[in-house]
Amino acid sequence: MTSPAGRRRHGRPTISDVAALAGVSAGAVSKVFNGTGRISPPTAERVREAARKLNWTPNPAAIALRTSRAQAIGLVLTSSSPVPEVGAANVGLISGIESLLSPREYGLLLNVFLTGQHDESAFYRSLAERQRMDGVILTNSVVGDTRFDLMRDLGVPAVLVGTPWKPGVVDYIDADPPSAGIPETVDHLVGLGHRDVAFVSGPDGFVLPNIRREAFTARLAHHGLTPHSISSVGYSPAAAAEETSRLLDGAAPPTAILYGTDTMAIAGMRTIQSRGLRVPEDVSVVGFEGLEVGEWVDPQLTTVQRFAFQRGRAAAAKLLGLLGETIEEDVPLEKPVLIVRQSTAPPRGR
Amino acid sequence: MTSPAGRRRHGRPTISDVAALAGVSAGAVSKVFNGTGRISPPTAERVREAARKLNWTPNPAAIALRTSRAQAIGLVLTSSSPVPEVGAANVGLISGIESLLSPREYGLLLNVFLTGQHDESAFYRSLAERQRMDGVILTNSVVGDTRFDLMRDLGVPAVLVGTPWKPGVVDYIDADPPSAGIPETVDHLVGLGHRDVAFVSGPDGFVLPNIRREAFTARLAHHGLTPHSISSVGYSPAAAAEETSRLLDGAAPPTAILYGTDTMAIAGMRTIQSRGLRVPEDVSVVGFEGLEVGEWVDPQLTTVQRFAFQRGRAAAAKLLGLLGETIEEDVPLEKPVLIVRQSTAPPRGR
DNA sequence: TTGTATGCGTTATCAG
DNA sequence: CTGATAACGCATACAA
Repeated sequence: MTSPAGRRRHGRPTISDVAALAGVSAGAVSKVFNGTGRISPPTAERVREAARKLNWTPNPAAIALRTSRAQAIGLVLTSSSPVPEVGAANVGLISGIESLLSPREYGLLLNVFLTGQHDESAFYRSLAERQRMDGVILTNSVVGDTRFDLMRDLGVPAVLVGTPWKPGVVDYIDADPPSAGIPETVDHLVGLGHRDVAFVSGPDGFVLPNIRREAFTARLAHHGLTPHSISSVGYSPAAAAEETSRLLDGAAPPTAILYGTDTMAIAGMRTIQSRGLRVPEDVSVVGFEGLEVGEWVDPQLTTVQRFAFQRGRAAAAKLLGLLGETIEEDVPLEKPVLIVRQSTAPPRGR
Repeated sequence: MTSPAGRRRHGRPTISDVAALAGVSAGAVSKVFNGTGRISPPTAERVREAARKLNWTPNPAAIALRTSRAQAIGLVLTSSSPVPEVGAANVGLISGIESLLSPREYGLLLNVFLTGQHDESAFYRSLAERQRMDGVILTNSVVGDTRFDLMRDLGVPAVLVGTPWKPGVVDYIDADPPSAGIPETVDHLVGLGHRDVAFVSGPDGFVLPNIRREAFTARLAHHGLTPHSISSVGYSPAAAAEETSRLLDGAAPPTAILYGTDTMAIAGMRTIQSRGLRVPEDVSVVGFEGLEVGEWVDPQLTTVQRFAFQRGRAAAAKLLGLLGETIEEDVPLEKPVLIVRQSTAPPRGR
C-alpha cells in the first residue's frame, strides 16, 4: 500500500492533468467545461478528448468550495411518530425529484425531521449552515408554518410541495386548485343520492386537510347540503378506524365517508365491515392518494389519485429554476382525479 | 417569490474568524474540533466559546476537499418499473439509516437506479467518480451481482442490505439466517394441517426469493412434505393475482399460499375471494414484510414481519464502521417474526 | 502546547 | 482569445 489507509482518490486525475495532456492551462479546461469564456473549437475538442482519455470528472468538493454551491438539494420529510416513518406517498415524490436531479449531476440529500424530537428552528438552521445543499424541498405544510420565513432569512431557496398557509410566503407546487378532487368526489356522491356525507380528514393544523375540509363543505353547500360531520384525526389507520366506529355508533350514521388517505379509508372500510355493514351498500367510502393497494382491497377503493412523481418532479424543476438552472424537460402536473371503483354506490333505500 | 438565490455565504464565519476571536491560530481551532493534537483545556474552551459566539460550523466542502472525505454516504435504490418506484419497505430503511447518520453530521445521498434505463456499470462507476459519498448502501441483491466487485475495484466501501449471492463478496446486513420466517411459517401451516402449500415468490434472479424458496422446500421436507408448487413472479400485485388465478384453476389447488410480499398477498387474497372462495377457510394466505395495511384488510393478513428500520440502522452502522467511525449506539437487529393474524386457518375438511 | 506553511481541485480575475 | 495566479476553508506535517 503506497498510501496510508489505502485511501483511494490518490491518482484520480485533476483538471491540471487534463490541461497538461491537452497542452493548455487548467483555466482553459475549466472554461471548456463550463461554457464560460471563449475557447476556440479545436482547443475545446482537444480538452474534451483529454478529459475523456483520463476519465476525468470535476471534483464536486473543489467546486463547492470555490463556488460555494453544493450542487445538491435537500428534501425534508417530516414525521411525528416515535419511530420515524416516511409516508408511502413520499416514495413517488422522491423518484420524481431524482428524475430531474440526476441528469444534472445534482445530489439529493435526505433529511428526516422528527416532530417533538427535533427543535424545528435549530434543525432548519443547521440545514442552512451546513451548506451542503443549495436549496430545499419542503413537505407537510402546516398552518402558521414558520419554516418559510426561516429559510428566506437564512438565504436558502425553498420550494414547498403543497400549499402554504398564506399566500406569498414561499414558492410551491400544488394542484390548482389545491382542493382538486374534493368537488368531484362530492358531486359523485351526491349524484349517487347521498345526503349524509362525513369527512374523516387528516389532522388539524395541516394545510391540506384544512383546504379539503373547506372545499368539502363548500361543494356540499353548492348542492344545498351540509356535511354530516367533519372530523380531524391523526394520519393513521387506527385513528381513522376509531373515528369510523364513533360515526357508526351515532344516532344517524353517514351513508358515505371520505377519508384523508387511502390507508385511512382502508381501515375505515374494515371497521364498517367488521360491524356487519357492507361497503358500499350500507356505507360508501372514498380514499385519497391512489395507492396501488387500493385496487386490491375488497371492495376496490374509490379514491382521489394524486401524482406524487409529477409533484416531485415539478418541485425539483421549480427549485432548480430558483437556483438558476434552465429546465428544458417537460414537467407536467396533472390535477388529482377521482377514480371511481367499487367502494361507492347509491345509499341504501334509494 | 424570487429568492435571492445568490451569495449568501458572505459573512459566514470561517475558522480564521474563530481563531482570531479566540486569540489563537486557525490550526489550533482545527485541532480543538477534531480532537487531534494537544490543546490545553483553557485554550480549547476559549476556542469553543468563540465558535459558539460566531455560530461557526465547519464548511463541509472545505473538509471534503482537504481530506477527500465527503462525510456522506449513498443509498442506492433500484427499480425496474418504467416510472421509477421506490418500494414501500425502503421507507423504513431510509429512516433507520438517517437515525445513525444525522447525529454524526453525515449526509444521505439518494440514488435511484432504473433497471433497463441506466447502464449498471456506468451508473455505479459514476457514483464512485463523483466522490460525493464515502460509501454506499446497496439493496436488492441479485444472483451474479457484479456491483460488489465493481465497488471494491473502485475503492468504495459498500454494505448490502440483504444477503449476497455468494459469500465473502461484500459486507452485508441480513437476518440470521436470511431465510428466517420461512421455517416458522411452514411449521405454522403444517401444524394447522396443510399439506398442499404453494409459494408465489418474488422474481427469479434475486437472492432473497431464492433463499426463501429453498428454505421453503427444505422445511416442508423436514415434515415429510413437498411443495404444492413454487413460482417466481414479478414483485407486483397484478403478477401475484395472475399467478393465484393460475393456481386456483389447477386440478388440485393448494390449501395455503405464501407470497413474496404483503401487497402480493393482499392481491392474492382478493383474487381468491373474487372467485367465491374464502380466506382462510378455503385457502390460507401468508405475506411478507409486515406492512401496516396488512392489519386492515379482511381478513387481517398473517405475515412475516421484518424490521426495515433496524435493517437500515444496522447497515448504516456497518458502513460507518468501515469508514472508521466508532458506533456507540445500540444497533439491534431482530429476526423476522411470523405474525399470525386471520388469513391462516386449518384447511377445509379437517 | 501552540503557530506556520502548504496544498486539496477548482474557478475567476486579470494580464498577455 | 488564452494562460498564469490568487483565493475558497480547512487539516496537517513541521517548527517553535
